[in-house]
Amino acid sequence: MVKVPTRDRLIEAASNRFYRDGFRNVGIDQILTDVGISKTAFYKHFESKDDLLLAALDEKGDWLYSMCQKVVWERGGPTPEGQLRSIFDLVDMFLDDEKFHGCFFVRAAMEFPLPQEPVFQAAARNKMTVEVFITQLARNCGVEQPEDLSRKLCLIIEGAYVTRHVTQNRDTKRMTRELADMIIAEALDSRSAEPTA
Amino acid sequence: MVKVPTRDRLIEAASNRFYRDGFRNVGIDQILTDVGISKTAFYKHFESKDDLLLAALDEKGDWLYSMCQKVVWERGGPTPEGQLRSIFDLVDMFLDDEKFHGCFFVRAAMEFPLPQEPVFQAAARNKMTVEVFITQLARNCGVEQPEDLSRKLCLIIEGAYVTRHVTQNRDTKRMTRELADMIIAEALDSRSAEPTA
DNA sequence: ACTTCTGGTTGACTCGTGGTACACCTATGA
DNA sequence: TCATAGGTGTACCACGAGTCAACCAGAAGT
Repeated sequence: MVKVPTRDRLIEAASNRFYRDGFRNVGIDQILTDVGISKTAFYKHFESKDDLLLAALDEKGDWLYSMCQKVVWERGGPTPEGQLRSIFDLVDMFLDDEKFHGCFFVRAAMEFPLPQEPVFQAAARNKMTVEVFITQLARNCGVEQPEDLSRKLCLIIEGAYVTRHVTQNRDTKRMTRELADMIIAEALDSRSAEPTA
Repeated sequence: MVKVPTRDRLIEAASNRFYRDGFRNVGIDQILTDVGISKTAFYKHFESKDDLLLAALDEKGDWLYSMCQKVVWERGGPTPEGQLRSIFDLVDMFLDDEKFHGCFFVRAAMEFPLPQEPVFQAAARNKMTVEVFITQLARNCGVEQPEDLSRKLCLIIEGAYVTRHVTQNRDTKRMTRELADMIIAEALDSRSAEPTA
């Protein structure tokens, strides 16, 4: 029973509420009562509510990155293809979650839609980290254009998250998997077809 | 020089500002000065700011639907395949627009993320209208599962919008077209391969 | 000519929320 | 012993949504 720092508890509570209800729909007071501290105390940990969101985004970014590594390690198997495909085990898991409400980063970017906003940039940065990770997996497969494959897979993933969120359609999971398989298969095919064009 | 009703001018101004800056980042006063009326006058046209957003969403929904019909008519050509593909001419156009900031409906749904919210439902409804339209185009192509094809294409389109918005990547357009072509080709292939399985 | 409806005006007001200022308390560790 | 980190409470400000009361001008109906 180690005592977890107040700052971390604030990030945790904020993460949950912001993700479920949306940043602008959550009052600071709600988070304060969740954690059980006063407003003055809060402002000794964070400069502003925006600052708290920034911290929550980066924290979720780190978590997501470690989840990606974990799933590749635990379910990717020995082949690069299997490792690339295993990312979609993680996507499946998200899409299946009852409490799924879309991608946290995209949600944040939508509430701060101007590219010069720090929140927008934090969201984009964290998305990019995942894209780079997937690019490396694609490269390991020896495909011709790993960046292109990675970006297409990320596009599918974004589309899946949005679709699942706004249509509430459970079938999104199957469609996403089919699309991913198709794209990966095509990339692997053109690899063997044109060796170092 | 017909005088356009104040209500319509409010919807127009709100549409622009809400889309560019986000609903919560726009004060009613900004819209009022855009249009040049007072606050009291505004509340004789709309019950609330939310109500104004609802009207703006439905207006954009009608506009989008008519744009879909127009592009199919003007650029779809004689074949059902060409008509289905022509939808992506419209998508290209959006992705090329300097002032593109993602899908208005998705943006709205992200700011009101709970499914019971009227704004969320309006966004979902307008998305669904497009999906149904594309399903009909797919059906005309004689593919086995037109709903499945339509949903996959919509998923790609959502993904493209989000990707273009958060990564600012101009290459999204090409990738989207490639993905769409691949999916459509696959659906058409399996049609000729298994005639009424 | 008089009334009524539509769409508009001004100004003062409430209420919720982000954020600040000030004074004070308590435990810990150099 | 003294500073610092983390905490309390209360009062306060600014801003944005939304309300209310009173008033006004033009078009239309009879």
